[in-house]
Amino acid sequence: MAGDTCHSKQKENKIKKGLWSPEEDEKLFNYINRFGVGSWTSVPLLAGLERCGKSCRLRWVNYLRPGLKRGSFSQQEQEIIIHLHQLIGNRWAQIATKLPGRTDNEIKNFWNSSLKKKLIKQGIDPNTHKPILVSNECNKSIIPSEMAVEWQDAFHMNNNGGLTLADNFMTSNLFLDESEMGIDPMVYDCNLFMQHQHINCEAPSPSFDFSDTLASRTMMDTFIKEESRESSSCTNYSNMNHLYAEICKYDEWNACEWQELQTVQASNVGDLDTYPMG
DNA sequence: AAAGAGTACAACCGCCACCCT
DNA sequence: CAGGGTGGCGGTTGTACTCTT
Repeated sequence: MAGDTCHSKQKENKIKKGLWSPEEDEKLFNYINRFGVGSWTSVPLLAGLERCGKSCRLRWVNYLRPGLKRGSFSQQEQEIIIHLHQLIGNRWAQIATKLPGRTDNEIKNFWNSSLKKKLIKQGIDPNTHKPILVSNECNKSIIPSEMAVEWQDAFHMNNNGGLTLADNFMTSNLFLDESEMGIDPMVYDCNLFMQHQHINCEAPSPSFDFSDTLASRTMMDTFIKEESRESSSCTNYSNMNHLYAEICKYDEWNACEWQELQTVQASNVGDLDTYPMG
């Protein structure tokens, strides 16, 4: 295969594999620092490394590159990852561009080893970001019925027709993880709202008082705007609309909200000229 | 103290898109 | 246009470390 010259050469030659030694790191770091990245395939030869170019690139990008953050993900970073994953799925490289200092590999690992489990623990399907439901028309997934009752009970309608989290659920198992981590479960994640929404199999009412969702939209607005700007020169507004449509479909927003969002967006985005209507 | 299980993270593999000849 | 080279990406595996029994 064309893209696998690195791997085929590995078999032929003595190309080292496995973990990088500090000496190798030093060689690569010094070389890139001095000469920069030209062609990755020539880097190992010029830097005196018995590695393939691909391996050098990966090591540089994921570990040696200046500006990388080390250490655990902050709560804010976790939220961003969850939100972006909900929007665009396993596009780790795209997600990484919104988290300065983090690599796609790091985010992917964190998702697979930690966030995924956390969501499952909360009763959320990490693939769809929807609740793991009791058998009903919405979804055929099964969860213990008592858990579903717990989720349903966790919310009640307020006087304005808005959705409010029941006080007694502040200490329930549902929120235990977040409480333990010092996160206010009331403002943490709109997934709880989505759970309620799906359990009842109904579209969200426009009167729902759910500021967290608005925050999500703002984030999504920014994200998609940047995405459209960066993606290609032929990007136009219809692409953006398409993205929004996908996301709305994904989140099961109703048509009213979609219209409202477009109106708000049209009035807020000042540089519409940069997004010529298709 | 030792062995096994679990976890986190580094690295590899295969595929794809793009570029160049 | 075809084919090879290259870089980038996501899925998966390997390995080191930590925790539990």
